[in-house]
Amino acid sequence: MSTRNPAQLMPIANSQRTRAPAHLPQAHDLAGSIELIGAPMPFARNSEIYGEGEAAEFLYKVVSGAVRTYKILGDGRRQIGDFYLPGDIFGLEVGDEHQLSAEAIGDSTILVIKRSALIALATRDSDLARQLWTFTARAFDRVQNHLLLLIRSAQERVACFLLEMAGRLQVTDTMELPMSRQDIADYLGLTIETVSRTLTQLETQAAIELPTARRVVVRNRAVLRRLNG
Amino acid sequence: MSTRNPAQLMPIANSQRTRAPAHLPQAHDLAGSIELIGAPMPFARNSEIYGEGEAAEFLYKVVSGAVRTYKILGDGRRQIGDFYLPGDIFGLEVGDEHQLSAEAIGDSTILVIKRSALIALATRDSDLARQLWTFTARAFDRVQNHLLLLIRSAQERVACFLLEMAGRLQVTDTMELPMSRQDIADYLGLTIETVSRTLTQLETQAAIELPTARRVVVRNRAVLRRLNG
DNA sequence: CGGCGGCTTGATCGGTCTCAAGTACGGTGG
DNA sequence: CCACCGTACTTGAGACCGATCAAGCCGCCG
Repeated sequence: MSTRNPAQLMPIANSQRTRAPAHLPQAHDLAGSIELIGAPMPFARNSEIYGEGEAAEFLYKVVSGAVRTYKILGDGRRQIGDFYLPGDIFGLEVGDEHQLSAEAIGDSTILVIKRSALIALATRDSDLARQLWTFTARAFDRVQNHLLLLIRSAQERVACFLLEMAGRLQVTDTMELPMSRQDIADYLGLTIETVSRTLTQLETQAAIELPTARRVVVRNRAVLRRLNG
Repeated sequence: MSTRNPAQLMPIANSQRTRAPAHLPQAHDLAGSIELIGAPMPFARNSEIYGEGEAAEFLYKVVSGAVRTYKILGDGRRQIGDFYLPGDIFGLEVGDEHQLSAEAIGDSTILVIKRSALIALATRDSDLARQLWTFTARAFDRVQNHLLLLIRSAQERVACFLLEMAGRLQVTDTMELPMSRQDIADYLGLTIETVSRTLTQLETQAAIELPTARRVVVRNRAVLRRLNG
């Protein structure tokens, strides 16, 4: 209920063909193959797309909206694995089971593709096989960078997160974050309070502005970048 | 612990002295191909095997000794990506550059394999192609588990590390750790002092014994396991 | 206008880091 | 075999950062 429509300010550009930026979760040619055999499906805010341990029958491409993948830990905490924005592909497993769960963050449209078709194709098409491999390798690089984030200070984590989101949303300065503070916290391994405080600090340092809670204006990239490694 | 046995579904060709357990970084059939075309090389303690950013001309299989991969961060800290024990394969990149550096922890013998040969072979052999993909996927799962470790308490991290090493060294109770406290600290995102103190605590709690600094006797697995999620 | 969910802010607590000694161990040379 | 050394490890005291607990605020919608 009461969702502000989270997708509206995103530079969606593409309803059809991959016009997405060349950021990591994207495998360009793969995306091409996918659009040929995928079917678009609507998912409501916070609805599950798949669950951890379920058979990985499909893979997915975000058309509009945004998606989070996550695990629930033994103590009840949630760790977000990644966020996916329009153009991004997710849910491709090498094994038979999904390793994480996936949910729509806001109301979203997702292209759903049968995995078996793609895998079968890959045994005949060595080029496609290589693309699948490359896709997994990119996911690997992403999770490795994510890991490197978790050993840094709260300011560094948040600054890095903002820069990454700015890059992926391909904005010059102003962006509308699709995810809540809690989502950001669970991605960065912090509490919601620490994320909130840190954003306030960054605003105080004139690195960013926060006209609304979800809208972020990047004022001084150098300050943010200084917090990277 | 995370390990489902990764090798069992694969047709195994490998007759050689792979005495290693079937833990994650290992791809058995891949290993078979490798032993055919690889050449053993000695590396002295703390010597570099390859550096971050270098051309990924080779991949490697540990024959004896142990290896660490790592990155040096902007502030000078070191994050260890993974440890590799006899039987483990490492250094296989999808792209052209190594993403991390690799060093021998102690004096080691490493099998060195030309990557180009393997890649070329994979374009003709869809089975090998799938094995390469599977190998990368396992590395992905490993780094994801590593990431989940970093959001937990020091005790949980150390306990989990010990259980994993015990599994990989296939010991029932007593093991000799190949790596220093500093290595463990840099793997777990802790300081050397915290690792040391935590081991002492675990000993006090009768979960382990430390006859020497590097030798660990697992006394009470339940206590260690309780610290997992 | 009232209520609710998401966000911010404040005060305190606790775990890990930092800085600083102290100790055990393995290797080397006498 | 022992004395010595350097390296690796342990232990202690105090500081600091982020978590926790607890209000309060804002925007949105009925």
